[in-house]
Amino acid sequence: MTMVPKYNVYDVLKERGFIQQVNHEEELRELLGKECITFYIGFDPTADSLHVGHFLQIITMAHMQKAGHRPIALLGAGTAMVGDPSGKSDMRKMLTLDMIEHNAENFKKQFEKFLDFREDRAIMENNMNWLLKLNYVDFLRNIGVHFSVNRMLSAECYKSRYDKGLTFLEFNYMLMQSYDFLELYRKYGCKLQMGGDDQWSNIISGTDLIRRVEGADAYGMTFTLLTTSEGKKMGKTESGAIWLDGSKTSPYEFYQYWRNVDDADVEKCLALLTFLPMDEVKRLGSLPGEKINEAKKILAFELTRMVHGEEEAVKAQKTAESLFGGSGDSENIPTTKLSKEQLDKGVSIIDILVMTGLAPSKGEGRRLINQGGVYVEDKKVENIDLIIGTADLKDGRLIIKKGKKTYHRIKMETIP
RNA sequence: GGAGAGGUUCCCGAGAGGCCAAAGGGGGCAGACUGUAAAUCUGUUGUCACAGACUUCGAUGGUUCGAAUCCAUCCCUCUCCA
Repeated sequence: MTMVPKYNVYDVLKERGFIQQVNHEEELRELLGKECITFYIGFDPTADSLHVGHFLQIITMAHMQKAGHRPIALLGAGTAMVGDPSGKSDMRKMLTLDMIEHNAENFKKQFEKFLDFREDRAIMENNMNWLLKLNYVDFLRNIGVHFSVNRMLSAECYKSRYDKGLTFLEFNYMLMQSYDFLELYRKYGCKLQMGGDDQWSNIISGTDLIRRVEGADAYGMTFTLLTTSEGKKMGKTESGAIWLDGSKTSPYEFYQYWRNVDDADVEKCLALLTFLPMDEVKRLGSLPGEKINEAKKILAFELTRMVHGEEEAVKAQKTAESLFGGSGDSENIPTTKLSKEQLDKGVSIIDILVMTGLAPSKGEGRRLINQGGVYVEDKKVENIDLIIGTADLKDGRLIIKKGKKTYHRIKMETIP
C-alpha cells in the first residue's frame, strides 16, 4: 500500500453527495489527503443477502479503496445477536446463531465482488470473534463506565422507541458497536467509521470511547440514506427489498427497478451508485423531459453490470428493450414452466396468474382481469373463464402481461 | 410487585350485542392521462367452488337465537408508582 493517497477522496465523496455528517470535518479531510488510513463499515447479517441499501455503503468503500485507503468490512454477527434499535419502531426478531452465520457467509461472497481483498488491501472481520467471549462484569467495568445513560437517552436514534418500548438488550447495542470500533482501532489502527446516517449516534459513541480509553482521535462519517425525493427509502418494492443476489432479485428485475426510478432521483442515483465522472452525471441528470430516459437506461445498465456482470446487463437491457419496444426477445423475463399434460388439459387463466405469482390469490387474479389488467400475447383478457391450452402457445411459449410493465413467460416443459 | 390504559384486516385508526368482511386515511394493485417518470383522477384491496359460502378483530373457554363488541382466565405492550 502506498503511504500517500492518490487524491483526496473526501472531495470526491463530498462532490458526489455522499457525506451527511462528519465529526472534525477539517481534520478528517486533511488526514484523508495525506495518509492512507484504515476505516470500517459494519454490516449486520440479518438477512441472507445484501440489498441496495448496503450497496451504497459498498460503493463508498470502493471509492475509499480506489484512493488508497484500506477498508474493513465488518460482519456484525455478534451485534446481530442483539439487534440495532436505531430508528426502528419495533424490536427485531431474534435470529439464531446458525442463521446469522449462514447470512454472514453470503455477505462475504458478495463483498468479494466489489472490493479487492488481495494482499490485505481490504480486510474482512467478524465481531463475533471478540464480542461473544466478553465477560459481562469486565465489560461493564472497562467499557460501561465510559457511557452516560443520560446522554444515551437523549440520542436521536432511540427517540422512536420511547413510546414503543426499548429493551435493555437493544439499549446495549450502542456499547457493542462502540467496542467494535475500539477493537478495530487496536487491532488494525482503524481510525474512521462510516455508515448510514441512522448510525450517527452509534458511530459518535465509538469515537468518544476511543478518545477516552486510548486518548486518540477517531473519526466518524455518515452518508446520505438512499431515499427518493419524497424521502422514502429506496431499494424497496411492494414485493420486498431489491437484493444483490440474482436468485432473489433477477438481473432483469434489478434492471427494471433502476429503469423506473423517478426523474428527480436519477442524478442522485448516478452520483452515489455509479463511478461515472461527475460532469457526465450532471449532464445526464439534467436531460430535459423525455430525454431523461436515456439517463435511466445508463443508470440501470451500469448498476446491473456492476452487480451481475456485463453479460447479464446486456441481456437484461435487450429483454427490456424488446419487451417495451415491440415484441421479440423474451429470453430473460421470469418464466414458469408447465408440463405438456397440464397444457393439453388446459389451465384457467386465473390459475396461471396464481402459479406465476402475478396474482397472490385467485380473488386478486379475478379482480385484475375484471379491471382489464391482464394481457395474453398483448391481447387483453376479457373472459374470466379463459382457458389456456397447448394451442395458445407459440413455439411452446406464451407471454402474459400484468398491467403495463410486468411480463411473465409460460413455457411448456419438454420432457427429454 | 401496585394502579391505570390498551392489543382490530399490510400499516395507522374507527367500531362498543345483530344493518360488520368491519368507517376513514396511508400503502399496494389496476384503469385513464403520459415518457416503462412524477402529479392527478377513477376503480379496487380476507379466502374460495365468487349473485353464494367460509375464515378473520391478542389466545383460550363461556353467556346469548346471534359476539370484534358482554363475562372468565391467560399472554403481550404502554403510562404512572415502587
